Amino acid sequence: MKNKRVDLACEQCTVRKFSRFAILQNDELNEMTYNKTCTAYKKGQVLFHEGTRPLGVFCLHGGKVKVYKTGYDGKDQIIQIAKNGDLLGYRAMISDEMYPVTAETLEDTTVCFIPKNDFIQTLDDSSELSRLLLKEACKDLGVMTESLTNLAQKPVRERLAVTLLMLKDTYGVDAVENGSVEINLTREDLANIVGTATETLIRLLHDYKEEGLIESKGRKIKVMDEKGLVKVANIY
Amino acid sequence: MKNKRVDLACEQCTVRKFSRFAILQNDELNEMTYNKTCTAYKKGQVLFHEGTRPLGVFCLHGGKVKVYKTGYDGKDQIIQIAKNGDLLGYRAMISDEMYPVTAETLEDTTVCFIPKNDFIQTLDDSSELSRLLLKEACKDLGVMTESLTNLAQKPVRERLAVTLLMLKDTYGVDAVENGSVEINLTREDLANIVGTATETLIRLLHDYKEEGLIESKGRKIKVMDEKGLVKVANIY
DNA sequence: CAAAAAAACTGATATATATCAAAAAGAAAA
DNA sequence: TTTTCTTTTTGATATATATCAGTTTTTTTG
Repeated sequence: MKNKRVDLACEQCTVRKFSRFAILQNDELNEMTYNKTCTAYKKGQVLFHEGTRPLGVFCLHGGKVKVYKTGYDGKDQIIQIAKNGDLLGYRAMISDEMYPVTAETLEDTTVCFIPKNDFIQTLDDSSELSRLLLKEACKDLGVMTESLTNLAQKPVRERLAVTLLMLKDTYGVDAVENGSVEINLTREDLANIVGTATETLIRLLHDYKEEGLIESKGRKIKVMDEKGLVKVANIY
Repeated sequence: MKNKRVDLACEQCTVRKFSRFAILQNDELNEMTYNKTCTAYKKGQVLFHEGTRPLGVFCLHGGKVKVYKTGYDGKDQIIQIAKNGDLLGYRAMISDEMYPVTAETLEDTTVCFIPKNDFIQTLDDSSELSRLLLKEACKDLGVMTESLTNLAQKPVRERLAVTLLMLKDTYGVDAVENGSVEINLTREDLANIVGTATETLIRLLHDYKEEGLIESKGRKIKVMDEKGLVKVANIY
């Protein structure tokens, strides 16, 4: 499969203001992106593979990407759903390790690639960028702490509610109707976020439906009773 | 309960070379630690509480500290066992949030406290320190990714093996006999690392014993058959 | 469009693990 | 030392969830 090259100028990039590069000066940005390449990925393609060495960072321009780790029995655990403006693949680069996760597009996605050296150079030059990344990493560590605790303590039924609320919060904005979560997530993907078996997830969605908490048609899930879901999630 | 003040000079601190402050110049170190206070904590005391605002960072000088998050049903999930030379409580400070976790001593521990402003000042001045912390945060995110996946996918029996191997690797060094893990962890604590019920953990330890994988007396657990444990852990 | 493949769903069954309850052992305190 | 409290252990039971197997539906592809 050959991917189309695309021409995207950072200067007039529409997602830049949402991205971590919003804080960069124009000259810093130009320097960093001098060698960048932008590529149109089709759905289901892999940006980088778990266990491989980072060669650069990926900046998403439209489309969604699932970031997951594969367990020893071949089951995937989804760690993050990355979206518009998100930067991927820089952490392993900074910590100088192999990628601990795989990144795969959930839909057709345009992705800019910045080679390692250019990114590192900019990071070295811009204490603002490195400070921002440090801050974000610390924040994410807090978030992961919570995920870990939920996973260890909450039953699946509660975790699914947490997940749906999170998805609605994070991705509900660009959904057609308000309150609906429409990402190209298969039931299996959803199960791999929650950390459960696909069949269990399907049954629980069915239950939620019967209880009037959600409605669903195909992959579109609409939250009908947010308060009820919060109650099921057993948070606060 | 009143804690004793202790006088510890960073310049001749024996754990400094293991700590993140090893990279600081002497003048930077002096500046940062000018207002530091060192305190002798007794076992079971809390350094900081989940949900409170960070006021400074804690540097451990001997002793072990458990870092945990409390779930909504009151059960704790232990995220980390901090030891000699470890720095605690800086992440929430950097991300400008409340503490997502509680830190509590597992044994009598001497702890140096550096007020927020001094630490932040040093961080701003030392790009080396901030780079180091960024690198560590990125590394820890990778580690947490793995923990999360294990928690979601591995059965308790495997997770316990993983935990024992990890404890042996990380804390086995300062144990009296080789290969033995001796930290002041109650069975409940151990269960709260693995993410299971105390009774289940006790039964599994019993099984391991019968299988000749470990020996235990009181809180001292000795790994007898590391290869066997690795097999049970189902890694690699 | 038809054919093939993937995903979604339903049902039956097994089991790992949690929960509850109570006894025994050990540690701390008076 | 005796008492009290905490921790550890054992047993019985319940149940949430995984697993397996098969069908239906949807999506993809040639």
